[in-house]
Amino acid sequence: MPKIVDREEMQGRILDAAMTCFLDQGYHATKMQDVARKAGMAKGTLYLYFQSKEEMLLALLQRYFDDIRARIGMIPAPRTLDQFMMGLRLTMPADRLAATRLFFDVLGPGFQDPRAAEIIGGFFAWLADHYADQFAPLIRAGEIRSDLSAQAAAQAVTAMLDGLVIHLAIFGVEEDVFEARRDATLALLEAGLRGGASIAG
Amino acid sequence: MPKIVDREEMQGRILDAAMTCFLDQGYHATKMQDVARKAGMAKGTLYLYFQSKEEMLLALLQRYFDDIRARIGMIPAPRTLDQFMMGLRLTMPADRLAATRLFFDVLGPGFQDPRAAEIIGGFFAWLADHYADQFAPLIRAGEIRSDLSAQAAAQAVTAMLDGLVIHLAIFGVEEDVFEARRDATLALLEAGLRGGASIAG
DNA sequence: TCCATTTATGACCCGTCAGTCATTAAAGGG
DNA sequence: CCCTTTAATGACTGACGGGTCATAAATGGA
Repeated sequence: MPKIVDREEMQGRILDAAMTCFLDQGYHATKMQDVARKAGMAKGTLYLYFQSKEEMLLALLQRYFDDIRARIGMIPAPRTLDQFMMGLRLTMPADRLAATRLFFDVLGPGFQDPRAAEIIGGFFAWLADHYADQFAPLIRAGEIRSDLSAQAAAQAVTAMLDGLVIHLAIFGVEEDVFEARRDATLALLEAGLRGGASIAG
Repeated sequence: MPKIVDREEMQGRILDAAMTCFLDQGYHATKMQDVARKAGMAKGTLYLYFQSKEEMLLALLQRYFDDIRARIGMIPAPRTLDQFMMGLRLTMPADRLAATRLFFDVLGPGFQDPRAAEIIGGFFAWLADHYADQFAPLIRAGEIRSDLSAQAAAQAVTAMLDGLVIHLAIFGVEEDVFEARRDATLALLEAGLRGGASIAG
């Protein structure tokens, strides 16, 4: 008898608007009023779908990382170091810059919700494990230096590359600069992973 | 005849207190009241020495980076890649973690004072140039792969290592974990810089 | 000691913004 | 068309914190 709306769709629309605002101005600087305007509704309406600004952020983070995880999971396992490096490049698209600026707004000292840290930290732990799984066969195949521990190398690669993105995001570089720096770094990294392998092999 | 105080010394004391608070809670979460209490004075007194919270932060950043720059400048120019890597390690002490957390609180989207960005960005530009100056002779000496551009490699190293610190800072790792990850990353990096050079040379 | 001058204080002011709630609008069954 | 139930609205509230300023304290020379 009464008015019925699709809750999930509304939540999705709100999260879309919130993502736009957060990417643009950061989490702290975004007012609930901004999100409401972007979503084309009144501020009070937001609170029908999310208990608070913080809950909204957590839902956003969850959705964002679930999405990336799914996309990375679809990249086929690399058989060569070259293929691995190509996969890395795919997981570092230039539009990651803006999203990254959001995360350190959220993970900075001024905002420590352990649930946010868990979502983001959990993703990177998963990513390091994912890379370690790919390294092991590459080491056996002689594509990667055999003196490396798959686990340690994967952690280093994960931290370094995420860090690269953060560093460049902080200074607001343009996307073409980002791509140039990313590729230079990946080249250096590739040489470090390969080591004497290509010569010895 | 009247009461006289040493302005510079007072400013220094206030900056010390502010640094402690900012490192501990971040810039945004720190109240001027907190800084005042830590410095052992009333809130109003702070405003006799700094026009605003933001001016205080800028003075803090300037002092901090001038200090690091001076310390890095004192490290003698490396004659071998090993020496260079040792120098890198010195410029990444574990206590950099806390300071780094502060910078992304400050450089996050919620706070964009171009002067802050200039101080921090200027430091990293200087650092990349500094490393490039050290790379050039190392490349000529065959310590580093000759197919690398000193400039590009220095930029990659700077971004990657700063990024590593940020990444680890974000997730609040302990200092011993930090040192282990840092050393694993430096080893990978060293292999990438050396490349086939040690074999070819 | 007294006074002029600088320094210190903290209650107060005021703008901001997350979150609330009384009121209004929309939906759809009877 | 009416009425009940759910959804939407936006003016309002209350907490918070940066910055101010009237007042008080300290200093040191006369």
